[in-house]
Amino acid sequence: MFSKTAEYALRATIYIAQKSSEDNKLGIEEIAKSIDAPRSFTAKILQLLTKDNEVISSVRGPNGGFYITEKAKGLSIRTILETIKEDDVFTKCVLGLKACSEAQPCPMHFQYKPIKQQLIRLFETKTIRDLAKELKTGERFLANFRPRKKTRVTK
Amino acid sequence: MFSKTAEYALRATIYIAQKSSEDNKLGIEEIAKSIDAPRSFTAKILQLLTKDNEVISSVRGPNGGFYITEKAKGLSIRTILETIKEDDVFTKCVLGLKACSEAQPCPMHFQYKPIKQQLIRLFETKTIRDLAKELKTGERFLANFRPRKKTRVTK
DNA sequence: ATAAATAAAGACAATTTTATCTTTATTTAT
DNA sequence: ATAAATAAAGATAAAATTGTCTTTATTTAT
Ligand code: FES
Ligand code: FES
Repeated sequence: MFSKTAEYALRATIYIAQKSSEDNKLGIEEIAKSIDAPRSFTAKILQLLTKDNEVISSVRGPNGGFYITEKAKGLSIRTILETIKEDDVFTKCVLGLKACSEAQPCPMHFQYKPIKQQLIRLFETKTIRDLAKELKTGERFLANFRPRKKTRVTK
Repeated sequence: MFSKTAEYALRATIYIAQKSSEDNKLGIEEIAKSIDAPRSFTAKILQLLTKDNEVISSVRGPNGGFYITEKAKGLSIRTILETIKEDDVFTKCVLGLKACSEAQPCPMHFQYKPIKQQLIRLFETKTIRDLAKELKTGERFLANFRPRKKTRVTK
């Protein structure tokens, strides 16, 4: 569905939203590890999202790092995707026609359309804050669980 | 949503299903042109689908070409996607976790799940024949329409 | 002022996807 | 049998995506 860039962007944003605040900024090291993504690549992606501090905010120097404002937490998932130019799902045809339109529909169009609308609705209505809250329940994951060989039993 | 490979595979298959028969086989040239895809790349993709004549059938030599049997027209879109190993949409997590599972759901999982199920249902129930029929109505497209500069008006 | 900590920027590299070109094998018609 | 037409196979190349490394700029603490 999404590129690696988009996946890391979403996971990182949700992680930052859940864990950070203006006076508890997170370093790239911690973020990348927590979402199980390559460090430098994640840094590059965050650079896109920190442009003008629009989605994610950052400051350099000691005690610097990434955080996200309460205001930005109200942004939709769609906003994140658009910021990183991953908006295919909103515009493209499922069979790859340049545009998805009723004027020149592909053979799947009318069956796909209602599903696409739900996807759009989902990404438009869900905010960063919503997803961070889900994560906070502790029963949601942003990285692959590494199962232990055995359950450690202490005597 | 899908790779170029998948898009071309689907468009080509639908085109072949609508236009060909066992005694009216189609050449790669015509197919590629009709679906607006690169010729040699399309040929490569058709090689995947003609493996064992499972989805698409082919014969070489004069009057050779590609066609699809009535039986194969009953195959689902999912079968095409699986044949070319494009089955992410059926298995992967929307945020990129290795697996989409209730055991370790991502923060979008429970919202995305019902939509995903509709996608799966769509690709599983729609057959090649269904889509070929849609195309036959003449009001569906497999290539981008090239608009004319002006509407030609004959006196 | 200086040093240290941090993200930003930029250059580079590896991998995957997309695309093309050439050669080979198969089939048909003559 | 031969030639022609076609897809299959294989080699290569271009482009895009993913990933890494090095240098620079900024901020803070001393
Ligand atoms: S035209 Fe293909 S999905 Fe709308
Ligand atoms: S776990 Fe992410 S969509 Fe199911």
